[in-house]
Amino acid sequence: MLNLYQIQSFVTVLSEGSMTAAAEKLFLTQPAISQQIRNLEEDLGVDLLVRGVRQIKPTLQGEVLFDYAKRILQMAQQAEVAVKAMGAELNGQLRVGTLDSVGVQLMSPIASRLLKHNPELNIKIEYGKGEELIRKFNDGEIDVLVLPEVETEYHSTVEADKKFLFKEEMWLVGTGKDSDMPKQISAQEYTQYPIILFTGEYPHFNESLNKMLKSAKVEVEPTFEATNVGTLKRVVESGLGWGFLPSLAIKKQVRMGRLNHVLMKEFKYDIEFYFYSKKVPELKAITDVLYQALQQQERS
Amino acid sequence: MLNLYQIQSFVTVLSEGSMTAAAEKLFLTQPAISQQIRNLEEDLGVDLLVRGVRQIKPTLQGEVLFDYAKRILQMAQQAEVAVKAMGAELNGQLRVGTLDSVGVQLMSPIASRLLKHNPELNIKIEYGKGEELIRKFNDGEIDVLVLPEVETEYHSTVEADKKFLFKEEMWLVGTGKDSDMPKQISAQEYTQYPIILFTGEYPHFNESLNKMLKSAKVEVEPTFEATNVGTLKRVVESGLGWGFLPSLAIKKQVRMGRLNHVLMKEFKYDIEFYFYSKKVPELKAITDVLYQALQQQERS
DNA sequence: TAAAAATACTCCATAGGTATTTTAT
DNA sequence: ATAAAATACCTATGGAGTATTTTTA
Repeated sequence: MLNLYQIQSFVTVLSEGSMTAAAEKLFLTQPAISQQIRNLEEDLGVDLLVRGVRQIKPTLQGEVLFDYAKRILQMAQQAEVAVKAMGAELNGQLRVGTLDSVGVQLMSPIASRLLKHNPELNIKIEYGKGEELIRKFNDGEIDVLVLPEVETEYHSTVEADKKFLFKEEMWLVGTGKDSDMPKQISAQEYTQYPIILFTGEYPHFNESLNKMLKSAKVEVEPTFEATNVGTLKRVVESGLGWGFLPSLAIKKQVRMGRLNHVLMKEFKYDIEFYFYSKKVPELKAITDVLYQALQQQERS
Repeated sequence: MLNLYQIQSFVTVLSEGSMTAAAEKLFLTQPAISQQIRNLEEDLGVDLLVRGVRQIKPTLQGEVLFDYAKRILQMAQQAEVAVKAMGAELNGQLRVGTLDSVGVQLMSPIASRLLKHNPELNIKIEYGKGEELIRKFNDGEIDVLVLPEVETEYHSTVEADKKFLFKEEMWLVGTGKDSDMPKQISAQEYTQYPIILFTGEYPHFNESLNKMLKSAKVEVEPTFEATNVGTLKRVVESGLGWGFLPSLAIKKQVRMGRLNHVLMKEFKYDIEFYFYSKKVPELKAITDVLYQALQQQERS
């Protein structure tokens, strides 16, 4: 019979674009992934992936499996969440605060799934700026926060249970059409293309970037800025310039070759998202389930 | 993450009605099943089954999981068959012969699934009596037979690769409405209810039953006979009498309490189904896939 | 009291880790 | 030359077996 862990790895390899990336995402090592794929191929008696050094793509059979696999995993996750949620006999109200970008892709589907099997439960999702959400959390208007680490990203503190959720990286990307674009640059070369700036969601990132540029004596003058990732993605793709964007939102475009991921040696910025929950016994059951659901969802 | 083997066990326990039965079906031991269910319950943090001695039933969460689980397993099996079949690059024609009862529930769904991803392939299923199919197989008109062991059941032989598929048992059953019906009888007591006879598909079974009865000096005079299991099931259910029927067809009714399974000490009859395939290299790939598909399908 | 499930234990297969080599651009 | 994948080897966990006890209709 199929093995869900192998399937998980297989799907992650394809959606991350490499075994190494998949390994990191699944908190495993690269050889572990390599083995699992190998075992899966042996079990099925077919080749699933065509290995290239800078690209990995599915065979015909791999594509068929990929389609099935995604659905199987999704169902398995849904089943798990549904059953766990029922066991916790969830009821009452839970108020969750998070950023717009995270909420749409992550929170909404989970919330609706939880509610499906728990008519007694009421989840209210509140979108907003980090600082505003933190204030509301501290004022007791919100029970759960899903945000970048509040200390580093917002210079604030919250009195809460804190659990790691996932990591977002800021990637410097330019249009995929320009084949002359370097694969790696130093800070000085940052100005060789017009600069696109993502403002709003991660204030500390821009602070940190500016500090680095200043110490490298690089002067920047952004050509275009916006708070919306979707807009920026399209602007960069069209070739107007380059800029730092959150990896989760652009991974697909990078893999498809529509965006170029450029490494800047001196600067690497990770944003760690955490799950902050009120230390209230009555909410433990539901917050535990929600945390698990989020953790899983993020992997698919 | 969910574990498919645990899920498999869980589903089998519920559809077989007991852990012991599930263990036998999955070729595992009872403690192994017990453990798996326990682990599954622990992983999910909820009770899934309510254990009784002569019955096992799902909790509310168990029911939800059962629904998901069946779909997950089905998909996993479909995926496996689809991918394996693609790898074998199946083409040409395969002629399969089997009994009506087996064909409808087992062969048809598999055949259609194989064809879905293999337009080059052509599977022809031929239904008929065992003897007739065996003759055609020996004459080269059929490539694969799915039948009870031809030696014991038909006193014939075939020149073929032979692989075990599954076991069918003949169970003596009466109506579930009669609470006075004994749980266990001796051959002599066989005549205490009118006798319903299943003729046609398993000639050797009736031979064997008659021989036993004769040696026990029991004279029987069937009240009703037919070649169709569905008809007989309804006749027995209505309370007209009792008779031996194939377990796969009546398991559900027995578990629901609509039929009573009565043990006859002196007589236990198993029918082992085998997969017979022509020893032709060109057909090896497709017959291997078909065998695997059948084996899996039977378990769900 | 008997059939089914749970428990205790032992053993082995396999999944995952580290260290290293191979491959392809 | 470099990044990614494959390989070799080791360890540890967990799944399955046997033997036995516990449970309940």
